[in-house]
Amino acid sequence: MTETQIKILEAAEVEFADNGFNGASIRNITQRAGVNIASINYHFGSKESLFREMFHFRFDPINEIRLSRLREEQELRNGAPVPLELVIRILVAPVFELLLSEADHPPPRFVLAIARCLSEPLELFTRLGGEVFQEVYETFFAAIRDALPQADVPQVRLQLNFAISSMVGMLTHFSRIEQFAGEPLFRRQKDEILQQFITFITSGISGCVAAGPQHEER
Amino acid sequence: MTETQIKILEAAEVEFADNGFNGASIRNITQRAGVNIASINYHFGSKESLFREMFHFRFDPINEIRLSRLREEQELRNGAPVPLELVIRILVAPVFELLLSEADHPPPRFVLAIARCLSEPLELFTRLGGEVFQEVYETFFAAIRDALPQADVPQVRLQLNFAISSMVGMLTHFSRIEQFAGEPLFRRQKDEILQQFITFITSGISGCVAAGPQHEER
DNA sequence: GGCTAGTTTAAACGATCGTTTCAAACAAAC
DNA sequence: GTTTGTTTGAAACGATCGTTTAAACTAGCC
Repeated sequence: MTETQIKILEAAEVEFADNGFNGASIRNITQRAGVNIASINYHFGSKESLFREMFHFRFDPINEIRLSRLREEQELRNGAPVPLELVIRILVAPVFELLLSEADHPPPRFVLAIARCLSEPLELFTRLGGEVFQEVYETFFAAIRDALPQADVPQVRLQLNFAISSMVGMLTHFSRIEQFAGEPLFRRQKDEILQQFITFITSGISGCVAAGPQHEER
Repeated sequence: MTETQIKILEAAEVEFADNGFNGASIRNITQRAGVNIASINYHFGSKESLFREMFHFRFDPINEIRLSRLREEQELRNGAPVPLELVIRILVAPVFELLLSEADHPPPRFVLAIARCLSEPLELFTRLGGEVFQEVYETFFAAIRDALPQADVPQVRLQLNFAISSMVGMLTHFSRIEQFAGEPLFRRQKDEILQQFITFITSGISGCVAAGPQHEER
């Protein structure tokens, strides 16, 4: 990884986070990075490939942390299910911790960049999401199912879908919705917001399971 | 509202839903609507104004339904708080019912269009969101606070933020995350998904409140 | 030094974007 | 039937997009 490539990747994160994928321009990225406009196509092939590279470069490590932390907890318990709240924490925390970093160094933008761009309905992101998140999705689906033996399987699928949607929605919209409040919510203790969100998701899922599968009783 | 304007609005919904705001092009919209390319600037002024028009045209009625339903329930109770789950239902249902319409007529695309475009970090959408949703935000914030007298105020703000983020995230990402599952989740009874999501949000909020404000005990 | 492989540069490519122009076509009112 | 104001049509505007080209530069190695 050359110095130029790193400068491009860093500039790309900011540009994608600020403007989305379609809104980001090669010229802005290269200008911000202080490199020639042709560098992106020379080093990465295309705008799409640049994004793909950034995506993998940043999220593959995060997903490995999630998978290995979950595996640790599972081995610690010798097959007994990991409690739901802990599963959710392992899924959510690695991403949110990056966003809620301390005031003295600004949060990395790539989480924002990726959450934003994933909202754009390009076919690229459907493929990329599969490449990067499929394994995490299936592993955590199994873990949640194990943690909730009384829930039926399609219901767990639905709950996981709620949880992931909420997570991406949070990353994308928190700061904007925050403005409705008139007062900053993000200034609160970072651990507190994270804990609240984990409680929110955990309670949401277990509340649904307690209410039972709706398709039988209605 | 002339016939041309309506044709443009309908075509715009599809185009914005499929491609996002930046990805949508005036030429595609006018071609789809079967009108001249200059019509949009003649009738609406600009691409931004067209979107603004569509936004208000579609969401103002939805928000009025939300506000009037909530007011009904409040008057029915003579000042006693409306239960949390009902507040959430009134907030969520008017939007989701539109998405989960029956198979014989396809769901209106504008909900998707707006959810998608709101994810794009253009300053336009910050302003538009304020114009359209501020009143709903404050009214439902007050209703949730009334329903949860034991919760402290900043915590309720946070919970509402979670709820709204989850809602927009659901609209934007459900179909894509659904693909991870390998089986369609949206085919389930529409009432069931809606009910599950309402339960999810309601349980999430009340679970957080039961756990108490985190900033005091840590 | 000369050669090579890798990298950077400035300029241009074709395509598409949102918007504007202005004359022709139209409608309704007198 | 003429006039007046509104709506369309085809064409063009300037700008910007992602990408490509070919020449210039920069090591490292014989």
